[in-house]
Amino acid sequence: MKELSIGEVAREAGLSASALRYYERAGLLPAPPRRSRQRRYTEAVFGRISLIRLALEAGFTIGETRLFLSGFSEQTPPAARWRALAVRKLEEVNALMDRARRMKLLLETSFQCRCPRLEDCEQFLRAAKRKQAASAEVFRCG
Amino acid sequence: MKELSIGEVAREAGLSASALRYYERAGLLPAPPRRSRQRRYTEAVFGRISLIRLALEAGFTIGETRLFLSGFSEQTPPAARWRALAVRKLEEVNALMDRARRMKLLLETSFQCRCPRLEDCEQFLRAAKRKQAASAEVFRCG
DNA sequence: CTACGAGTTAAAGTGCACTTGAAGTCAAGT
DNA sequence: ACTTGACTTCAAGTGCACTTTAACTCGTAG
Repeated sequence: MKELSIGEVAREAGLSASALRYYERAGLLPAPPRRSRQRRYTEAVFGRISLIRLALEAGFTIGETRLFLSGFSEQTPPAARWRALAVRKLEEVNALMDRARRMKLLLETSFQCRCPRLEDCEQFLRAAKRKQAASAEVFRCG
Repeated sequence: MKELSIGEVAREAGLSASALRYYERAGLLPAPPRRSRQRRYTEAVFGRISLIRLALEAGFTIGETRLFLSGFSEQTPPAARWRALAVRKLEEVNALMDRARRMKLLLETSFQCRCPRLEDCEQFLRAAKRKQAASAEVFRCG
């Protein structure tokens, strides 16, 4: 199996070497074996990295992402904590989607709107104030 | 028309007084008239605040939000810059929605998944890798 | 042997969106 | 007169996710 240096992994994964070291210190990436002090990765690291990026880009903090990863790669000890996190996070993600939807609507209607002040635009405020629509969705356990 | 102190506005709008002062310094909120050095707001401020929150929560920076607001409350001088920002931001919002959708899928499938390591879960990776679906949407100009 | 490029560490720095702290002002209540 | 509480300013602090810097260790090429 091919061994990769941190630079190669960084280039291929599209992030910096310092970020990889940071993830390792933060407990998101396992510490790989060393060839004379230098990290040697296998291609398996890319799966892990996509997982990390996916979580971070969706708004997970580093700590939450660590918990998220540990919720699977270990047997089941932090499963309860992870489960609780997942429920909370799903709500947050729903809220995020809702905000994004409203913002999209906002940007689109703003191009049609000819009101002097956006705060007074009826059409716009109707769009903006439609809150908590998606957040009300029920989360189904197990 | 009723005059409101910064504390009342903060309480009603659900954010802190310091944040309101910060928004004012940052040029997001107009400096209100003072009654013996203290800010006196009218209820009109709430519309402005929702607008600011909406933009910030959707991922606008302070600077972008200022531009966003100025794109409407002024005649039309920064319209071109605002328009450019809006186009770019719409793409970002689409990407954000897409990430949120993937994350939601991730959280939901993770509850069904019984794989030892999530990186190896076929069902999950299929869900996670479905990228750029929403981002491809065409933005229609004015 | 020397120089180079890529890697290593720990510690300090960055940018954003606020928050907190210190020191002061002001109107109203006792 | 004095205290209380909400306000004021300015400067410094916070937390997050990294990045940058300084001083270093390697393996390889000339």
